[in-house]
Amino acid sequence: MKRQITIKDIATKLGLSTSTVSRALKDHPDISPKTRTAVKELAGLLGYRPNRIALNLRNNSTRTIGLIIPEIEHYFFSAIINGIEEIAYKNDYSVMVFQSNESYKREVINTQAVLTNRVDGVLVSFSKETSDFSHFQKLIDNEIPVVFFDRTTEELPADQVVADDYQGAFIAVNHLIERGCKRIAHFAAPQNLQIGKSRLSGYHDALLKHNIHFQHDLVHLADTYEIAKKTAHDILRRPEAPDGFFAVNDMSAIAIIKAARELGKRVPQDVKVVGFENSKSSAICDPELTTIDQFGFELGREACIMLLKRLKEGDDVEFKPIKKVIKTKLVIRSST
Amino acid sequence: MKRQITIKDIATKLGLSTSTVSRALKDHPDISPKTRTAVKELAGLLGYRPNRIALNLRNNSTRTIGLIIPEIEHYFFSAIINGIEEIAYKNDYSVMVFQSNESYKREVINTQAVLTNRVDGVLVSFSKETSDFSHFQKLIDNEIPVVFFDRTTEELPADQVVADDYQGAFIAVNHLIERGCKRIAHFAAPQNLQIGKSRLSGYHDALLKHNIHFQHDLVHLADTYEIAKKTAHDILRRPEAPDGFFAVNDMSAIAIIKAARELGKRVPQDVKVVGFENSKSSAICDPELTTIDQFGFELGREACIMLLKRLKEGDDVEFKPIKKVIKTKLVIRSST
DNA sequence: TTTTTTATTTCAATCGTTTGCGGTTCAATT
DNA sequence: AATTGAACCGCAAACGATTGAAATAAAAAA
Repeated sequence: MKRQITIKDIATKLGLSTSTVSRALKDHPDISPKTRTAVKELAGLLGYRPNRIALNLRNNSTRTIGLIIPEIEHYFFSAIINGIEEIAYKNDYSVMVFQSNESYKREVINTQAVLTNRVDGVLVSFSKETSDFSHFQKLIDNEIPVVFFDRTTEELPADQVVADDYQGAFIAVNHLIERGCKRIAHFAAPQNLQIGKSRLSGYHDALLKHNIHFQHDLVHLADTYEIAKKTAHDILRRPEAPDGFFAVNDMSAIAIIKAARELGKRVPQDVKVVGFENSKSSAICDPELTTIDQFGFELGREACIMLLKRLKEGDDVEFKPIKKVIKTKLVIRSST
Repeated sequence: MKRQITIKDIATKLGLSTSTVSRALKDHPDISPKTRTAVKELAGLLGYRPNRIALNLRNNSTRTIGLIIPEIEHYFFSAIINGIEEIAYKNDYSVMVFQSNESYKREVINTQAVLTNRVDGVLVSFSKETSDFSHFQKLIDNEIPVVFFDRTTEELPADQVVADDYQGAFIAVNHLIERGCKRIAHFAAPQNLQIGKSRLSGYHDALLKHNIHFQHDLVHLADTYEIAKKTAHDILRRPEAPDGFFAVNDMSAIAIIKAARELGKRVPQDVKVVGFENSKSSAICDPELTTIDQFGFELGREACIMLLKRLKEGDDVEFKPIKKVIKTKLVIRSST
């Protein structure tokens, strides 16, 4: 590797000390205008760039934030990354990405990786498998600020940013009822995730509001395309098939539409479907999917802003976890 | 920030020098078994973790690779990241992600960012706007290995990994012809991108092979959903409307299907469509899209493997750029 | 007992930058 | 002419770990 230009190179070439060069470069008042310009000129000529690693060591900070997410391939998460990166970029931070691939084991390794990489702070949305949080506690013990987003927990003293899952589910199901649905099924996420619980309870309460009886056999764990498709097939063949579906994410919802069509049912005439995410796919599938916009981009932004605020304040103030809730919005399309 | 345990802490607590502790931790033969175990025990007890930043400074290496891509939200790119991260993870490297958002200006800033972050190597897929490559040349001048993937150029002395765009386009169009299409339109990518040229020329040559006349007015620049939809609307209303489409990516292809349906044309009976990417959306749209699998995951893997090889070999050997081509595959679904 | 060898351990420099403090130089004041 | 005080600049330590060379201790050989 070619040696980079250092402050020392400039110093020797100009017959100065490194301290003088350092100060000259940052307009310290002690330095005479003459040497200052000389230094700056030579620095520009030589293409000097301060060695970030040395600064990292000195400041004990890397201006890097770690991001631990389940899977980058999900539209929702890539939208979030987009939001995170925008804020990080504006504040001169860089983002290191680590994927858990929905594996608890891998996630634990990820937390170790962010530790060894000495990131200044961490943003986390944990895996479906995660129910023990001690690996995140370790980050907090190391005084590394952690902000959880989307998939969060109340068990740890950490900031959170979440979509208003309860509200989103409520308006989704409410919308189905208003469109005339009588039997509404819910395809849910695992109940160890808060989002799973919140959306289920939004579903539940919307039914309640309209005096519709909550039926356990209309709720199924089905948060992937494949499982949802299979489950929808089964359920739609029952004598008392549902006339409405609220799915925990868009992929699951699209699978329902597919299954319905394969069984000769028309969407939205015979079956209405609402998803959750407002992904690209929801806008291009056929019929276009009514869904809940989760504002992933904003969610990412907010999470990053929160983290940076923590980084700025340091430990002068006592820590009080903040929970930020992003409102969701119903996007009505042709599936309802 | 809480001070981390350092080697010095262990040294003073044990009445040893830092050098001894350092060597003990890495099983240097000079150290007596007694002190070695003592050191290791205390290190474990205190939860010592070597300070990566200090090592970075000393080794002048960060074990980090920079990734510059247009947009993370594209399925293709997130698949690539997936592949990259898998290889990086296995080799104990971390990945820093920078998005250009298809902006040349932002991309230039990204190259500066990877420089200041002192990454060991860089993976690049450049923006649509990019036609000047001097910012990447600067990376190479700084002896930072660069591997281009997907959107590449021959103008720079750097490794490349690309899908076999020509072949993919050829078999796509060939397939359309075999299914009986007589007038095949091509929705192309910008021609400053090599992928744009290659796919166009694959299209061209497939027509040629079947003695179909190449018509300029059947080729349009339309590589986004919105533009493709508008263009498809226009073109499908012509008296001599095409009966087949080869689109440069899946989003564009799906837009064509939509437009066709909106005009009352049936897919695949009246109009057949082939995309390029094999994205998630292509498998769930209606009708399901015939497309070319670009193997983004493998492409990412190969690019990362190539970069790591360069990092390993150092500058002992003279540099000869390598170009790796990943074969593509036709995935036949219901749109043809 | 003295010398030589071997086994352990420490010293000090290095990576690149910053910064408190001390040191020079030179002009202004008394 | 002696004193004061800006104005400028350099020394050296610090961040945490590594490593060649030197030093010390202990054991073996003479």
